[in-house]
Amino acid sequence: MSTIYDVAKRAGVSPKTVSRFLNGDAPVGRSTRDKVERAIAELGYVPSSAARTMRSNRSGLVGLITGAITLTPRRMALGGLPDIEIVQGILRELEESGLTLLISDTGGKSERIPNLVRTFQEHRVEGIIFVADHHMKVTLPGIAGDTKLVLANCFDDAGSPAVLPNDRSGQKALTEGLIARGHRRIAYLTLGPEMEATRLRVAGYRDALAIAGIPFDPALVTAANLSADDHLAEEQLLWDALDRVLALEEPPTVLCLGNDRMALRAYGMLRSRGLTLPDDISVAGYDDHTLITETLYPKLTTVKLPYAAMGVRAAQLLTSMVRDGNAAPEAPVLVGGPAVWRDSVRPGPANRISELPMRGRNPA
Amino acid sequence: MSTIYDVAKRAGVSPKTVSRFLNGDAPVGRSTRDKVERAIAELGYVPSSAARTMRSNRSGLVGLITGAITLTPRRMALGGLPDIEIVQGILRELEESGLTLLISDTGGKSERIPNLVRTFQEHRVEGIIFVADHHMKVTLPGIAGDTKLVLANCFDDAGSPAVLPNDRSGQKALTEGLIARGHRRIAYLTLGPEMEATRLRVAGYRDALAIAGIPFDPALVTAANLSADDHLAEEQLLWDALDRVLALEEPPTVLCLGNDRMALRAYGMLRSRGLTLPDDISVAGYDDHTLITETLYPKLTTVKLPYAAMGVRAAQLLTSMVRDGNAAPEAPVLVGGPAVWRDSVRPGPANRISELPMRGRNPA
DNA sequence: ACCGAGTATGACATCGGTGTCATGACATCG
DNA sequence: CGATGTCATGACACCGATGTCATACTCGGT
Repeated sequence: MSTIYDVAKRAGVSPKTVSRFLNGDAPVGRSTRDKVERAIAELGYVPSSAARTMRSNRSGLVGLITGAITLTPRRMALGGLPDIEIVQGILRELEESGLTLLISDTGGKSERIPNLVRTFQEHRVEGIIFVADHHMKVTLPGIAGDTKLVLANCFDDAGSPAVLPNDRSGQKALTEGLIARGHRRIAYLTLGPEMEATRLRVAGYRDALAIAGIPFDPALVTAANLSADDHLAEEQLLWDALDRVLALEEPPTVLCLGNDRMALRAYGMLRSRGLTLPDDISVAGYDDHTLITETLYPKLTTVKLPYAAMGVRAAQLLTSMVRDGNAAPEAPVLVGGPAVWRDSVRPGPANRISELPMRGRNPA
Repeated sequence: MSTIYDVAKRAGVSPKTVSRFLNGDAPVGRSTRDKVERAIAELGYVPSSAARTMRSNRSGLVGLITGAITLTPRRMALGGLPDIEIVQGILRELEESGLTLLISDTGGKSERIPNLVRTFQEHRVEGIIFVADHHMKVTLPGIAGDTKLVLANCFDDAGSPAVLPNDRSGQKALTEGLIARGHRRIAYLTLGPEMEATRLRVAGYRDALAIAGIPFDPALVTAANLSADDHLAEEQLLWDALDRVLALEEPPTVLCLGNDRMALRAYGMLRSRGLTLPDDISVAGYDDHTLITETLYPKLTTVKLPYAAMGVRAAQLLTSMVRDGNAAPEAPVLVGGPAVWRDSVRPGPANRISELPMRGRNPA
């Protein structure tokens, strides 16, 4: 492989002049420029990033840690592809920035992270992005305090710059839309209570109620999902939660679910009770996993999680930190996603389930 | 960031001795070893891969070109995730090899490839793996002849080392299994005729017939899919093909489809004709896209495409080329996948459709 | 004709490792 | 006992860029 010296010799100039031509950091005469250009083309010269890195302390590399690649097929069956979409956003954004991405996949084993970070450090990455597969708190060991780090879809205790979905505003927007469509008894069957998203979305739900002057009824809000991968238990939990809210003296006219997959299950359960969607009861999900939302009948109203946008924002954040030396923002960057209104929510004043005949009841 | 000189000074030895300790390329005395070890730990020293690369001409990097990351969500809806599974296999295999992966995503735009390759060359990758999303022929521009290159799921005119699915043996195994289960009239509705896989699988189909002494009937084999993304046209094509083979004087007792998605469609079409699976007619797919094969009723018999294994083999091939300087194999490495027998194929002597009453007929 | 500013270029050291060669201290062997 | 070999270590140059500083040339102003 030819070097800058070969090019210089062939063009009859000094290596430094070739360097100037390549980097444009000082003016180069027209005729010199042409000679150098020709020499480079003839030799097929490609500069060595290693040598450049050594002298200038800038590797042009950014590290990415994710489990997206190995975990995607498994999660696909569960519905939703959060992290791979975030990675896509990052790729898109970094493409034009001149930075090259070093991708490491954890394979879901977080104990591998220190090794991955170590490898990144050997390659002198200028920054690291960590992508989580759901909104969560993380602790990243082995990352030096001065390493530029951006967290996507997660946050840590150290206050590292983070890009997060705006769960609060998402559920708020959804709830406000439901209220605007005439609903006042809005049940919310949430994800597991330990999840960050649950806390924030319940807050958003309450925000919307408060604005509309609707009193908050704790009986309408209940956790109905597990984070564990236990389908049967999840199903029972959801059935039970559904049972309880529907049996309330003043039952809900709409059911919000923690994600689209729960909504998918709820469709079946509601139908087994003889209820027609959305005439007897409305349903809304979360995530906008289109494989579910567009396929179900009626099509599912949901909230879009802006994963790709989060990836883009995370990459922008890191780029501005490493390229322009900007400071990290104090507060997490929140990226909101809109509610997507489809057919599973009945517009106009809602029916009251308690006024309907029960056309069948399926014991758990 | 501390250097090998800092470590040497602190340990009271020469930099070269530290280097020897790190690389184990010459014996180091026990007490010296301890001193160096301590100095490294105290300073948190991490060697610079750039400096090492420059001197030793070994970057420890391998480039991967794929469209898997950006294209995955789109393709997921179509069923099947070939390239991301290949990438997984590569990741797994490379993990232990000490090589670091530089991943570039084409975003489906092959005109970007020269740029990606150029970036790889700047980083002095020791080899490049190219992953295609289906078995196809490719032409990779801008890769120097001496660059070590492995193609996964594709091949080129230059005879670059390639890892390919053994489509011929796959369809042969399936067909043999069908024959063993009593079928003799085996229809094969293939993927687009321009696809490499189609040619090979038809050959495998004929291999199996020949071995069993069953004459090949061209009327039973017909292309019934498009590579274009036109669902409606695909559906009509399949309907038409199905119509023709079922109307044969001696109709098939089993239908092989070019992929699982076609099989999924065929289920619906056969049922709309009043046929019961697998009693009236058996069906087999290809790919083993479990989201389809395990979900359908009856569960779909198919051929597994060993994507992860192909990734592993491709990575092994490249590793042996860059690490041990082994020559590339002359012929492509073929990786076979087994037929997976589920409930959509009726064992034992098959019914003859022509003897069944037609319980309904749905015009295209 | 002289000077300062700007333009175009080169010499040289340097980044942080490793390859090569030399050297001193012992152990082994005939 | 000297020759030979192995072990443990250091001195030094070098990989291929770029930062710093110096230099030579051009040009417009006075």
